[in-house]
Amino acid sequence: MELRNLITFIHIAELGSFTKAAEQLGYSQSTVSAQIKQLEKELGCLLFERINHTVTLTEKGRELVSYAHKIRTLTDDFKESLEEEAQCSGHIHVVTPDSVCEEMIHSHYINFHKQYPSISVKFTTGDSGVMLSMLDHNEADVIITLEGHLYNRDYIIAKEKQLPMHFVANAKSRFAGVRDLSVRDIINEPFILTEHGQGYRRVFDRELAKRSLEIKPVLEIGRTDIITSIIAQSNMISFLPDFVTKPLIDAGALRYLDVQDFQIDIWKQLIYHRNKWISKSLKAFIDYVIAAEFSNEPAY
Amino acid sequence: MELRNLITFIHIAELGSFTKAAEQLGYSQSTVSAQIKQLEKELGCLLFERINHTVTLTEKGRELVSYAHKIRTLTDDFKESLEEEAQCSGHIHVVTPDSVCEEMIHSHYINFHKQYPSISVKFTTGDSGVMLSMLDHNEADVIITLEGHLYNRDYIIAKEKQLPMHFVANAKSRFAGVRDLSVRDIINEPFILTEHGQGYRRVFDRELAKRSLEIKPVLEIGRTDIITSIIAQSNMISFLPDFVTKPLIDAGALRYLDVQDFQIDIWKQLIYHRNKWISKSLKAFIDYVIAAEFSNEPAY
DNA sequence: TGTTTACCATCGAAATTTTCGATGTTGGAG
DNA sequence: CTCCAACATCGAAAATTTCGATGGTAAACA
Repeated sequence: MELRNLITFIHIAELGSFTKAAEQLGYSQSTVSAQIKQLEKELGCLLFERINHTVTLTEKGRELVSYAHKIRTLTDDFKESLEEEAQCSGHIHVVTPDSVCEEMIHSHYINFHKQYPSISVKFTTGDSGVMLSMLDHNEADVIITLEGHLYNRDYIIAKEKQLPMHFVANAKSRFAGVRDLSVRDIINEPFILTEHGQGYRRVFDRELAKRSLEIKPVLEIGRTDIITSIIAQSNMISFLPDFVTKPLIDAGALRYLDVQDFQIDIWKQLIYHRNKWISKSLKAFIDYVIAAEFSNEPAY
Repeated sequence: MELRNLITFIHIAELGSFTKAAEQLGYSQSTVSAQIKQLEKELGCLLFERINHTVTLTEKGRELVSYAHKIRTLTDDFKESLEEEAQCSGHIHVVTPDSVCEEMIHSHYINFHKQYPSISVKFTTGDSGVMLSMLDHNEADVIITLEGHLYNRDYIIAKEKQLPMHFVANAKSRFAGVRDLSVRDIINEPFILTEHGQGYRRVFDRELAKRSLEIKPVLEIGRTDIITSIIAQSNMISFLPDFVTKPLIDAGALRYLDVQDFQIDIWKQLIYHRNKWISKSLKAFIDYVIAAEFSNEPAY
């Protein structure tokens, strides 16, 4: 029982004529005959009585009419619902590092929700390895990495932006305000860093290794808000992107250290999988994040 | 969008695998791929995301699942409803002469209704010409004729029965009890007959014509119950089948006339059109009528 | 680390189905 | 009595569906 035949059946039932249905549907009359014959064969019962020059629905045919109408209505409804997805409903799963998640929710998510109230967003945090694996398993729709510059032909980078990073310490630190430090000057200070797997921690360690240096932090913790608040109360040093430290820098609690021989590239990248189907809602989300998170003028 | 593809789609959605769906449905895997590809092309959107080795429903795919389920349920329901028509519901249109209609409703219809309460029957009356034309236009499902013996390869005679007919008069008539009358003896008496178009009136006239005779009735009326009641109160004579006159004969109000040279064939025939689809309910009705109306032992 | 396995996409050929035009049949209209 | 309208039927052509083979890729395994 195929939809094509049911549609033809409906037309015949409405018009009371094979010939007219054929004209209306752009079939030849013999095709319509064959279609109904096939339906009747499949269902094992006569749908129309052909007596002399008129076709009349049988009891079972009359019953089929109501079912066929319902079926057609359903398919029509579905096709309509495809069109009117302009209103953008859907679910989106975005995975980011802890710091980005916090910043996004505080600064941008509320506005996004106001603009697209029927899109539900799930935020998850993870380090770069986890995030990329989630992309590969289609467990995340988009991710935002804070890492060295990633490239892989399976991924599409929707937007990327280089982030300034600085060594940062308490404003009262003995390094605060000192001009032209070398990384070697501070290497033995007590460091507080994010965990090993975290994006910029990996970049940081890699760059140190290039210089045959190593830093053993006294504390490792993923939450950058905790890191900054600890630095504000101690003599510890960290290495963090500006957007994390800016509030406390502006408040005068922290200061950048003027280390000239350790400038490294850290990238913020918005990535999705090459095979990902970009629904309207996902596109709306991506566009919003690009405007909000990747603009040159930061939101804070 | 064909049902076949929707079924495949449902299976994939349930199993989460093209390959497993192919096995379950007896398709090759490439067929399943092609079917989904076709659906996606028709609908203009991706239904499954294929990322690495897993297929995942897209937003629109998830929506289609619910529609597809509803559609499958509808078709299943319909096919079931075809089976369970054992309970015999339906509409039947039967057309008979006035006399038969009256007799059927009084004697048999109540029982039939008890046995098949969900079958609705429409009784209409008409003369033979009308009835046959209604068969030809599929306006009647079955007819019962009282006529000469009809035969036509377009009609199927479900059952037939020869009916005894007699001249009948008031029990006090001067012909009552007279042995071995000739039709010529009574030809000038006042006759009351059914109208010209009516079945046995036609046969009657034809037979008279064969003998170069003619009867001009003083009254023509279709309702045989009225005819018998008038005879019971007058000296009129009629020519009627036994089943019409039996009650008043038994009651002693009427008597058959012993006319030996006018024995004619009248047939009661249950007829439907050759192309008629005999639904279960129609078959039940026909069987019932055959048992009730065509048995050798009349119901009265 | 290399091999095997599982999974889906793609391709061309084969099988099947659909469609069409021509023709047949029948009843009704003129 | 002929013509017309309507559906059935038939064979051929066209389109679609299906399959098996092949390819690429990631995961599982050894």
